[in-house]
Amino acid sequence: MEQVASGLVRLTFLVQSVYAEVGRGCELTPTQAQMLCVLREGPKGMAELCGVLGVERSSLTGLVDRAERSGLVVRTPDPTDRRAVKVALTEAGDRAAREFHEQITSRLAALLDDLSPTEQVRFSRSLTRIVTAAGVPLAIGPH
Amino acid sequence: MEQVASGLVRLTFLVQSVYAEVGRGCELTPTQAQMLCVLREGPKGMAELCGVLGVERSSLTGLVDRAERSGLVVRTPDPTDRRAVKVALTEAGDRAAREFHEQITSRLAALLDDLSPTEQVRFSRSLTRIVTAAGVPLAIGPH
DNA sequence: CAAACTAGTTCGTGGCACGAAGTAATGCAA
DNA sequence: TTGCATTACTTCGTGCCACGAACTAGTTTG
Repeated sequence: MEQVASGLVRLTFLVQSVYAEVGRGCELTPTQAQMLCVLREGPKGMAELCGVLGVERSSLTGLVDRAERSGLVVRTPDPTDRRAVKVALTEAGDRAAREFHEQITSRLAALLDDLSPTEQVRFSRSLTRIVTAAGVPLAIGPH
Repeated sequence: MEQVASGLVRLTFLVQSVYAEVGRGCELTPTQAQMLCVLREGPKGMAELCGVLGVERSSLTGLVDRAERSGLVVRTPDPTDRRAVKVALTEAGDRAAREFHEQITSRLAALLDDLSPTEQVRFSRSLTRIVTAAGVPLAIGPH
């Protein structure tokens, strides 16, 4: 139990540091990277984005502000609801998201290099089981 | 590859959220909790602590300041080097660290509940392999 | 139509991180 | 021993991120 917990915490630090490092390479903060990855699915309203990112509305405003200032996203008015906005990737944002996604995917997969192919598959499967059982949203979406 | 990366990121979010939640219950920020756990091994100098926590000195100063203000740690002068200080847990800090450690250990171990005993062992072993291969420090130390 | 609700923003606060620059003690070398 | 580089830590300025409370404006509902 002790073992597992320690391993999980250490793995988390490891993943976080890789995440941050790849982010820096793409000129993205970790939170920005996460947001851009989510937005690759398509434009989202602020509230919707809050849900996926697990963040309060007031936090998201600043997040989007900064990303917008950096030219990564744009706020467009929602034609069906004049209160609402849709946040969408710009060309540059899409490029950054694509690059980040590609790199993070390969860097993280490389962490399993020391495992045998069988172990890799088993590990990956267990991973999926654990996170789906706990109901964690995707965040680094496929595609 | 895609699968693995996504799983790792999601697991990381999951662990982080459990970590934060348990921390809140002990009135600790995640960073504080991490520091306290490290200090359970014994008093440490600032520089040494930086190394383990992976943080710059200037960041650590504030971290220790806040923890000291909360009565969790104390700075004591190092008798052998008048420039240096040792950061040590107070009674309250030790209590908090112990409580946090106990809870995080069981909460994280519980994440594997959906796996069969065999899978749990395999997963745990792979976990250890991955983090040791990557040279991640302990952070949530045994004992 | 008024009241209740929803979408987002603003504001104030605080934690955390960084790098650059500063202070003070130490150690080494001439 | 004197003097200079090194080390240990702090301070300062900046920026990101998070939160809750309070606000504006538009939408829905009774």
